[in-house]
Amino acid sequence: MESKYDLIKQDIANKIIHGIYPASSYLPSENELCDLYGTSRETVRKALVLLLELGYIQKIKGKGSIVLDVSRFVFPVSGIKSFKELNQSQNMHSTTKVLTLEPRLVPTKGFGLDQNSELEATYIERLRTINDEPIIIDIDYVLSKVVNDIPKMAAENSLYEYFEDQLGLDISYATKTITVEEPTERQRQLLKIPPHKDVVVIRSMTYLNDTTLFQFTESIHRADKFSFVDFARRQKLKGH
Amino acid sequence: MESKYDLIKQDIANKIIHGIYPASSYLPSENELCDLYGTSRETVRKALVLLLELGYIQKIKGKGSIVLDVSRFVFPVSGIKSFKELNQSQNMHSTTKVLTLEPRLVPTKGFGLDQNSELEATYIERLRTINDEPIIIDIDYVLSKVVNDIPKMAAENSLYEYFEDQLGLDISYATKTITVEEPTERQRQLLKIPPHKDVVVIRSMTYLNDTTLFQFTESIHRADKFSFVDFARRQKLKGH
DNA sequence: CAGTGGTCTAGACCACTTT
DNA sequence: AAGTGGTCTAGACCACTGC
Repeated sequence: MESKYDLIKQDIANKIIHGIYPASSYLPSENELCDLYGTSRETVRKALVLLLELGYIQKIKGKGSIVLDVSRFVFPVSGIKSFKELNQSQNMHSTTKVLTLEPRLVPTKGFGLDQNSELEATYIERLRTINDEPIIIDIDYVLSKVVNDIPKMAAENSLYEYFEDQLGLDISYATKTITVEEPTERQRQLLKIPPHKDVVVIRSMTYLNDTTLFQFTESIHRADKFSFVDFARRQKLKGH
Repeated sequence: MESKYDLIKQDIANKIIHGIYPASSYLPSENELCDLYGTSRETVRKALVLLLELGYIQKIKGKGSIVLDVSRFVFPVSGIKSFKELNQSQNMHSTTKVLTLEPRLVPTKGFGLDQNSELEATYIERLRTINDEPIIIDIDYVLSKVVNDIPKMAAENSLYEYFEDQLGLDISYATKTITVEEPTERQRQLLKIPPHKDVVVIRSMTYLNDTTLFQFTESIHRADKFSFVDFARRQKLKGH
């Protein structure tokens, strides 16, 4: 995490965020950045590719790298982010209430598991509020094979912080699906859903760096409060 | 688009899709791939990074590159994809009916435009059906500054195909938001939405390679038919 | 024409995993 | 110790942009 290109990425990103490189202006050329950071061009280019993927810049051949207007992405639910991280990037008064924390088997259905194998896990149900309004119910199944003890404190604060900083787990990637569904009666009450209204459900399976399946998550959002913001690059697809 | 690393990426991706490199197995090592394709290691590595981002493989230091189970991603709405491309990856009977195609100004509200400037555009409204069921209404505002004539044929077939292949436009990136909203009466009728039911709205702004804003899109989905599938990698964020 | 980004090379050293 | 991926270098040639 302390590679040169990562530091260069951070430095340029900060300069963009703080307006030192304003939107619509050009970054210094790659050769100038080489001099600036005292590195080779490929290293600078690795940093720029990361900024490109994050939507910070656009590279134009023969011209340079243009700074994009990053202020649009005020509420990114893209990528894997924890509730706590989301709140820190915003400035909102939020609370987390742990409703349940107990051992349970992962339900084979619902997550599209083909196996009959019963997966032992810790079941965590949490209610999230923002500005005193209930917004999200988060349901986690954390596989006991990977983590067998979760203190209530960790669930109240941030599971990801506990897993990464305390346990040193290397959370790497996840698959997610977003659908709109009818809430259960319990969900309707907890989130104060009006009659006939649906909820947005984000189901995800999270994996560690070594491809170990690690947790199942169901995140149930009030539909009227739900917003998903994304930056996407076009992939020209070829062949098969 | 015919760079060595892109060809290597395609070749490996195809081998993964066709099971020549099965899920959970290791790819040949980077040095072996160098010999196989007759390139330097950095070139092979560029190809592998692309596969990593697409969720085809996972790299593990000291061990190798593992093939992930890519069969999960059967319905990716992630990235920028056209309806036609989506259908081709699936095998579904789909139709597109052009309801409206006429010059219009882009509505300043709705897309969060701060300007008072009135943007001239071509307005296109299309109804998408899958297996004879109405599923999506696509509304496009294509800026006249970039494209000033759109034949009805192009709208019936694929706008992206027309823009990219016929006009040679370089569509590069987009910002998207997903929300759940009450449909208009017209939308309710077209999509046959039951009373009290909402729709999913995907709004996007699409840009060309040179950062020119190019089109606004509103994609209105029947909530009960909506599904968004995504692969996401965790970003460890630092500093500010 | 000079400057820009895009691709590619051949090598180097490191950290990590396995035997 | 040998093999793996992770980082980095110093150079090369190309295609595109602008003047």
